[in-house]
Amino acid sequence: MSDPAIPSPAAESSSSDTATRILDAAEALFVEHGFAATSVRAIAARAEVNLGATHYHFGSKEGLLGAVIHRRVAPINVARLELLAGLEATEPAPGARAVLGAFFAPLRGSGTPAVVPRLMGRLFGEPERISRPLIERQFGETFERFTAALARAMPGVGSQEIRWRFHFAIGAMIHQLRTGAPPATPSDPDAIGQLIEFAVAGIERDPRAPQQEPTP
Amino acid sequence: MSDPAIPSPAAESSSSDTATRILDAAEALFVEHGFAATSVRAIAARAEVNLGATHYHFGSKEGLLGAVIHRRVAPINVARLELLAGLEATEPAPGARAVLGAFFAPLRGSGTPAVVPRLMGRLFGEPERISRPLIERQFGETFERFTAALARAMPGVGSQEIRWRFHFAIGAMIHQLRTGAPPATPSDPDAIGQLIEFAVAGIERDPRAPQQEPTP
DNA sequence: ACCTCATTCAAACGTTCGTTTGAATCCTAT
DNA sequence: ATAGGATTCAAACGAACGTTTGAATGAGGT
Repeated sequence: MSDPAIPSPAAESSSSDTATRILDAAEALFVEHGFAATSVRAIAARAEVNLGATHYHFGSKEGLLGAVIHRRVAPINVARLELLAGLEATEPAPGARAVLGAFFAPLRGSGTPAVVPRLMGRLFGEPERISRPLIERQFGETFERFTAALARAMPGVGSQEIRWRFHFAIGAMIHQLRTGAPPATPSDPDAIGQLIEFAVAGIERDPRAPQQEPTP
Repeated sequence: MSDPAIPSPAAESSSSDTATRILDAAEALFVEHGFAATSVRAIAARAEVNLGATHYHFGSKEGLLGAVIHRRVAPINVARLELLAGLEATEPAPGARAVLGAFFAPLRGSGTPAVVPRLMGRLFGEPERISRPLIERQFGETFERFTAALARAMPGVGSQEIRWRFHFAIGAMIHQLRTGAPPATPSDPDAIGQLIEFAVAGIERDPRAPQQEPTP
């Protein structure tokens, strides 16, 4: 009666083809329809595995979601933190552009085109009961590390203000990841590059917030 | 056998208390859990109405979602277009800040605190089959009008570039609407004001995109 | 050869889903 | 007062849901 939902540690990455096929199918369907609107049966059918296999390997539907997210997001956050560490090893206080570059760049060529981004976009749209623990576990450390780096890059801006600006930049990222190019735009030249430029401008702006002219 | 899903036109706004209570309950639950994860039964229970009433008044669960969205979003887009029209009547080519102010300002005091924003945030997270038609119907005209106004405000920037930047600004808005303040920030001073500043900086930035320094 | 144990499989579990039905009830205009 | 349409109600429909079960199957070690 060993718990197959938490298989032997070695089996995590060298698991049989079945678990991988389930992950692939679940990922595709979660991206397309979201978590609640995707049934375990549809996942099993797409993966061409038995219905029970999903619960055997991942314990529950939520466990499956966690595994899907973790498989894609963990490497990206590792790359982010490595880039940031390398940056800070080179120069004592890297600029905001370099820090944001380290944050956004790992989103580029991340395997299958656009599946990682759209998966993360979906995650942020799920009910908080489901998404919050996953987001916290996957992004908490990364968020804090980059917030601190941004604060060091811009000593004149308060810590709360830094959080707000980074918050908006992440929002632009999520939206880009979820919806792709804006409507009625033909090609997709370099969305991440565009995103970086937008985020740098929004974050590096003058620390004093100018009075907004009231709209009549 | 008249179709109660499309009641007599006059009844749309002067409908009985039941329909309004259903809208209120559905709105709260859609905001909290999303569309797919909310059951019609839970809506009826929260509204304290009979289960059948929802289908009697709105035809189907999707019809109910459409009504929930329309009730909140339509007035905001009307206000946006009115503000923009007033702006353009005063001066021939209003600046980007003024245009964005007209776009974001109606999000402020929109009735119940934060329900409109979070509802819109949810809408953008639903499966495309559900969200796309609603978004197109509710936001299509507004998006085009403001894109055109931004293009007029910044003659030096190409039309595609304008769309990209507006796209990111909307992303920052959606994220702010869905998640509220960034984590570990105590109070909520003026999120919309913060958002406007961020969007203005990202959109009004120098039209030439500077080379990004490669992250080592 | 046999035992072991991880994995797969078909079938069914009980629950909940969106929707439908038809009678009961309320409101309004005559 | 009363007829008639609009609305509410309790009950049920079939389908789909996540999960569980227990036997069948397979490969590996002794």
